[in-house]
Formats: sequence, structure tokens, C-alpha cells
Amino acid sequence: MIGRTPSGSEADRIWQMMVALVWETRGEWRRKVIDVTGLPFSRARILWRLLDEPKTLTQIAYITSSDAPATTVAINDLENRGLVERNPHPDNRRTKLVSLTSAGKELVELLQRTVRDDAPPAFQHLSKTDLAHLRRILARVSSHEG
Amino acid sequence: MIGRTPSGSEADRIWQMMVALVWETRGEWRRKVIDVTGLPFSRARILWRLLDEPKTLTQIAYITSSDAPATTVAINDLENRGLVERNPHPDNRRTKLVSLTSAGKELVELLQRTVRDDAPPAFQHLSKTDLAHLRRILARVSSHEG
DNA sequence: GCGAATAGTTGTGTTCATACAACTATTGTA
DNA sequence: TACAATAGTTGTATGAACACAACTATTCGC
Repeated sequence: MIGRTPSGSEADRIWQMMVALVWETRGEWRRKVIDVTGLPFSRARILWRLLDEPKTLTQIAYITSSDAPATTVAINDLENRGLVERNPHPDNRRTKLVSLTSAGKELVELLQRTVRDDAPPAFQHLSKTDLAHLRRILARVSSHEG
Repeated sequence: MIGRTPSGSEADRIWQMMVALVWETRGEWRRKVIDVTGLPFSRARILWRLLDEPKTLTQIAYITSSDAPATTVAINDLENRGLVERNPHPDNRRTKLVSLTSAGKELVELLQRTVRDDAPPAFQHLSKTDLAHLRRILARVSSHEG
């Protein structure tokens, strides 16, 4: 369904090729995440993001682009499953820091090990030169991001 | 949440960079699609796929990786909105061909015009050479797909 | 200290997605 | 012809996502 929007520039068209390529693989990957974790995808996604560092509910709401009530419910769910815990914030007693429990951490690490987001076959067959080009270009785009 | 799976090859790592890049843009894009069409995303997606050619319900179920009942419901919805119609299949009276009505076609074309999936800014700033590399590489991957 | 703003919780209602069971109609085949 | 497989429909149940309204607790600015 992507790669069909005829937008302006050459960059846009190439971008859309890239989106199409990636998009096609996401369905299966998503299902695998759900399978391995036994969690709804959006919950698994929160766990993943907590691996770096604990986050407040407001931060989580922002990341998931949902609102405060939805976030409370999600964190309640994860807390009930023993994957996450609320801790008091050192500086502000209004806010709570959500962090992974050891079980939560293990689950994310399991996810990383089992649901390998490997490149599709055609991608694996690219030449070393092409891969180098691609890496360089993507790195450039990523670094200019945000 | 992506680009964090430490898989094997260099190709895998680059692939994951690409996924991360694309993934970040999808939320907003999805919301825009919902906004413009006034449809749930999954419905809009079906319309999009029908632009090429009419499809049977089984084909649509496969594309959306949902089952037959869900597909019937989705198509009923789109039909009630006047965006889609069921026609008899010329060769097989069991199957029905779903095609866009003129209103449906107009909606998809509106979508294509308004929800432009433009490349992110950093992408726009790539050199002509890099864009050419990228185009060539992506084309190679796409053509080897499936 | 008081009022406004912030952080989070609880509860409600709606829409979507998903999965399954049971059914009709048609086609293909032993 | 009878039986199995295919295509689609209807109904039901459940879980998720999303958006509000109303609330408590805490903090910040005046």
C-alpha cells in the first residue's frame, strides 16, 4: 500500500521505496513479538523502551502517543504481570518512575534473542560495496534526525 | 524500539537502521490517513490495495492477514459507505470481486494527493550521488523480493 | 498561603481487531 | 451422485485502543 504516493522529489520517491520495503516485513515481525511475549504489541513496545532507563508515566505517554489514562492502564497491566515496577521519583513526589523488574528485563532480552529482525533475503545478497554505501547513507540521515 | 535487536550480519544491522528510520515516521502518517479518510486505518488500507485491480474477499483476507469473517465485515462497512462494490466473479459463482466505486477511487486519489509521504528532512539533504546509490540498491532489493 | 499547573488515577463509553462456531452456496472429484 | 473442499456470510465473544470526565496529590509562582 505504500510506495504508491506520487510525491514530489526524487528523494521522496526513493523514500517511499524504502518505506514499502520495510512495511512489508512489519506484520510478521509484529506477530512474532506478540507470540514470544504473550503481550499486546503496544505493551511489549513499552518494555522495550524501558530497557535503556526508567521513565515517568508522562514520558511513556509521550513516546507511545497516548494519553495519561491509557498509560496508567498499560503500566498497571505490566505491573500486575510483574514485568515492571513503579518507584518514587527522587526529586518529585508527584511523579513515579517506571522501571523493568528483573523478569521484565529477562523478557526483553528474550525478545531480542528470539525475535531477530533479520534482513530479508534479497537484502542479504547485496554486495559489500552496496552495504557500505547503504550504511554510510543511513548513518548520515539518522544523525541529522531530530 | 527498533534497531536494537543485535542480530548477526552486517546486512542485518543495516537493515535494522533502515527499519528504525522508517518506523519513526509511521505513527504520524497513519494518523493523517485516518484523518483524511475518516476511516479506520485498516479500511483505508484495503481501499488503497483495490486501486490496482478488483480482488476477491479471500485475496483481501490474505493481504490484510485477517480471516474471512473479519474481511466480510470490513467490506460490508466499505460497501455501506459507498466506497466499494461486490460484483460476481465471471468464472466462479462462489467468489465475489470487490472493486472501488467512483467515490472510493476518488477517496484514494484524495489520499494520495493530501497525505504525501514525503521523505524526512535529513533525507532530502542527501547528495545526488547518494540518492542514486540508494535508488539503485533499493531497486535491486525490491526486484529480488518474493 | 492561595490558586494554577502538573502528575497520575479511576471510571465510562465507543470503536476496532481478532478469533471462533455454524451456516449456505458453489465447485471439483472419486 | 455423493463427498470434500472452497468462498463467503452471520453471529458471538473478547481484548485493545482511544478519548473523555472527574478526581487526588503535589509542586510552583505570585
